[in-house]
Amino acid sequence: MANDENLAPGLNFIRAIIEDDIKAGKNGGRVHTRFPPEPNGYLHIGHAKSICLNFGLARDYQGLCNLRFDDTNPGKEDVEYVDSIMADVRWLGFDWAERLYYASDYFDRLYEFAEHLIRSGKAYVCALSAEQIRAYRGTLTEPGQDSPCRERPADESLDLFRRMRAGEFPDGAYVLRAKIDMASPNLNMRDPVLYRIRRESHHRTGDRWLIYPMYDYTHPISDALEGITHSICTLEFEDHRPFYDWVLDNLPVPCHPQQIEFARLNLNYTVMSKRKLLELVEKGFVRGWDDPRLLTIAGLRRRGYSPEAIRAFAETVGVAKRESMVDMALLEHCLREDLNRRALRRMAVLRPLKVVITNYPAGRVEEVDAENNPEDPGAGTRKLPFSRELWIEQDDFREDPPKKFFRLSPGKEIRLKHAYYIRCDEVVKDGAGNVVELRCSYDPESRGGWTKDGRKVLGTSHWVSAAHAVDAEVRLYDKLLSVPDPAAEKEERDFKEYLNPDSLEILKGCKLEGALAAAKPGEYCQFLRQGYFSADPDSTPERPVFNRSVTLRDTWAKIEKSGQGK
RNA sequence: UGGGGUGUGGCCAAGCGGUAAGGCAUCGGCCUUUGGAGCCGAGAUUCGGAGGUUCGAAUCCUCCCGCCCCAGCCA
Repeated sequence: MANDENLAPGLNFIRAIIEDDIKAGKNGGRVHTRFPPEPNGYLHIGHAKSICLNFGLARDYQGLCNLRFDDTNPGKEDVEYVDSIMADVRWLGFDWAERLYYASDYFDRLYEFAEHLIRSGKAYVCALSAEQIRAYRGTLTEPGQDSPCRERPADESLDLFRRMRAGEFPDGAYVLRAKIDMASPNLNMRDPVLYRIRRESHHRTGDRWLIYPMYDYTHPISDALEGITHSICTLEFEDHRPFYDWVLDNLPVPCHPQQIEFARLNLNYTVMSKRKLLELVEKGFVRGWDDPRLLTIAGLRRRGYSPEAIRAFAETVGVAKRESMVDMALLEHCLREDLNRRALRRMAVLRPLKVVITNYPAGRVEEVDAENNPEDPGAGTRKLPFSRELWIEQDDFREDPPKKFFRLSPGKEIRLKHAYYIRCDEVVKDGAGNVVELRCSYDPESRGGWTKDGRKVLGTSHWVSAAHAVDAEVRLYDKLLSVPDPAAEKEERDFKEYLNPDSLEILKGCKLEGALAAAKPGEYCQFLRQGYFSADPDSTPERPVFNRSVTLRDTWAKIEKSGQGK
């Protein structure tokens, strides 16, 4: 694994708890965590934070981390999701070895424990309907009322429970409930439901079960059976902790893990909830779960994010209990920081403008040396063909240059990276007045980008030899939403109304240097002066397709935007 | 008007009674064959507010205020 674990994680509050536990000899000094997704959707950057936290803790304290699927609600869950989740966790760089578990693996034991609870008078079968249970539960400020079934004798509950399992009753006829306290100020303690009847086929157990355990009942037991020491979950489960402890205190389980809650990750200009993600995918607002505009792990991967960058991000945002909204700029920074070190530099002209070097012989081709990565001399160099006709970026020429514009304009000289100085002598326009070609002259003495007289040039542009260029499609992405936080807008509107209409821009006829045609997904490169790009899975050598993962920082764009460049 | 949490610069986040780390972003400057990268520097007299304890408080106490979560047979 890369060395991002040297990032000095610092002591977040969870690490502090763990170190105290180790010092106190709790759990025999053992650290055992788990990542427990429900297989009902694709993983996103928020899950990545949890994955990095749980697996990172195990790594740093010589412990273990399990992968466990919390699959207690058939119908919502599917193998498609378990497969994608495993692939994503692996891609992120984590390994659960042989410790792959499913809550559904515990259905038999969960059932035995339920009978135990009934026998010890801690649970009863309730005949109230879902609506009645809600009514009996009371409200936030008023206590609930006992169910008429609450005092049902244990043997009667046991009999009913067995018949629930045997399929004697229709869905919803009965439910198994814990007997705790209907007047508890914590609603989760007002005789929560343990089991419900559900005639639904399960993706792993098929039709073997007709009753399914609830998350709140299943989770503590699963944790205990796996010997988990620290059960880390998100803030909304804080109120569930008393019940988590109640279950473990009332059952003969091997150990009593500690539940610890942290704040989930929020990022601006995007959506993270499964519901919204699913809606965007199903209604076709994006191309699928792996659409590069989505912060799903699959989307980030396709966008060209590296696992190293995502891990560094998870480390950098920290772990705390306060709800926060992290700036997307931090995620982008983490990608740039990783890729700057290792991405090979390549030349690619996205919006081409023809340049003809009038004093360069037609038909002549020479090769110039180009470094592959100035940050890493070990990356070596490559040869680039230079000829009379070239492509440069349209943005690199201005007929009427504003102040502080360092690039090419009539009569001005710039350097073509790694090649020669060129001067713009003439601007060729079409009938509509559009600039279609630049006639330039080059300084033969400036080969490599230096001149003997030492004269300086303000700008350096990337370029591609027209005769040698490879045509490609390049997809540019921008923020998914046009506002940082839809929930913070004055008027409450559906989040889809805040979708950024320009989140995807497809460029065709981009001109790439030859080496790029063979690029494969998962390889990272920098298009010089533009950003980091990665081949899309749609890409073929005959028809290359690239995704822009993130732009480079752009000082000129800032100057222009601030109005200084006028 | 129940319960559980949480409030430190624009965004994150350390700090746990001894006089406000760090990162991102921003703004200057240097450097530069990427207006990239790198380097240097700037910014909270102040920690939601008000009182109190103390030689000393972001840290302890009291009261107040804001924000988040909870009334699924979802997880």
